[in-house]
Amino acid sequence: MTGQTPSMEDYLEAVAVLRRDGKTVRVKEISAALGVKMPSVTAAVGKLSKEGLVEHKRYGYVVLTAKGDRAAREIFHRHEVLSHFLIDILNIDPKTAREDACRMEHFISPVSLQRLAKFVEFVEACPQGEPSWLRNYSYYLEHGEIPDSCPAKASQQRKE
Amino acid sequence: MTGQTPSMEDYLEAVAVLRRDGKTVRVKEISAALGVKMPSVTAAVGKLSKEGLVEHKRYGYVVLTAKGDRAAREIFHRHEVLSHFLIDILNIDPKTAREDACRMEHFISPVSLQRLAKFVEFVEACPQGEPSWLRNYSYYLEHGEIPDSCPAKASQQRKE
DNA sequence: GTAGAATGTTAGACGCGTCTAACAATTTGC
DNA sequence: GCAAATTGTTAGACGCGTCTAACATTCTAC
Repeated sequence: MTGQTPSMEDYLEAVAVLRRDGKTVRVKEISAALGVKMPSVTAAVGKLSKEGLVEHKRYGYVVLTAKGDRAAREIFHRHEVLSHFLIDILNIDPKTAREDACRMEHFISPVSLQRLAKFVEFVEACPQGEPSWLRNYSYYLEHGEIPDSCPAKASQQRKE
Repeated sequence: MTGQTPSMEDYLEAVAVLRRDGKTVRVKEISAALGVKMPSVTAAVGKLSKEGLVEHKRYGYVVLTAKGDRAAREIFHRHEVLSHFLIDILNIDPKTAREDACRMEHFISPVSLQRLAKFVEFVEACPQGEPSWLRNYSYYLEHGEIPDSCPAKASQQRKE
């Protein structure tokens, strides 16, 4: 939790991401990245600056302070965990997944986030044999039926 | 997607839930349920009424129209899927889970929601043997170690 | 059946985040 | 080194959702 509004979190994250991608970080880039007009960026940056999260000299670049960087990392981490889960576990197309992550990242609690991260870790560390459990899920998604290789299904079939 | 703002969705959902729980649905109850003051409810109900989602006679009860009921069910469904996942799969305490669901329900896309529902269904239909896969996850949560009964861990140990 | 309590509404303010229009500074290219 | 293009800021408006204070209606209990 950063203590920021969803909107301010988006600005922080955008600055961090632009920076990471080697782009110069100016009002115009942020504006383009977030799909808002420049005056909105000016206002937001002003607010973040007042809170000591960014530095911004008039007409110049926008730079995260140490504090701002910590906040941005935290936000980005939420984004990563969520989109990782959506893409790699739920099998959602990356574009939709990232959009969903972008919105939900502002509302997930620390506890849930941490659990979700652990969950992803666990699933990937323990795919449970072959065909892996996750592949069985994909099968289920496509065919709407629990695959035969699932133990529960197999024992059910024995009874039939 | 209901075409409503998060806030309006909360009002719709509250009306539906109060109704379901057999409580009378008046401004005061909605106000208490959502933790907002009564004038906020009056305003919100007025708006929903103008859109044909509720009926509200001045100083009287608030009732969902057929259209409002459909919307409310959809919202509630999102809530259910999310909290079911958080509680029964991720093992998050019900209170936190419901709070998270309450906030995230407004932002998850139809695709992700449907996948999440399928996922929960699948996990519950196919728990993968004993100790079940989900119990292994709980073990991992508690001890931070992949349990020995996980195939991946077992084969890794053979190598050691 | 009326006084007081409970409930509901109206009016008006505020914070937030966005926008457009107008103006200002900076950069670019000749 | 100046004109034009680009980028940035300021001023002011608006929609949304909330609030408080004041007023209105309805209900309750005697």
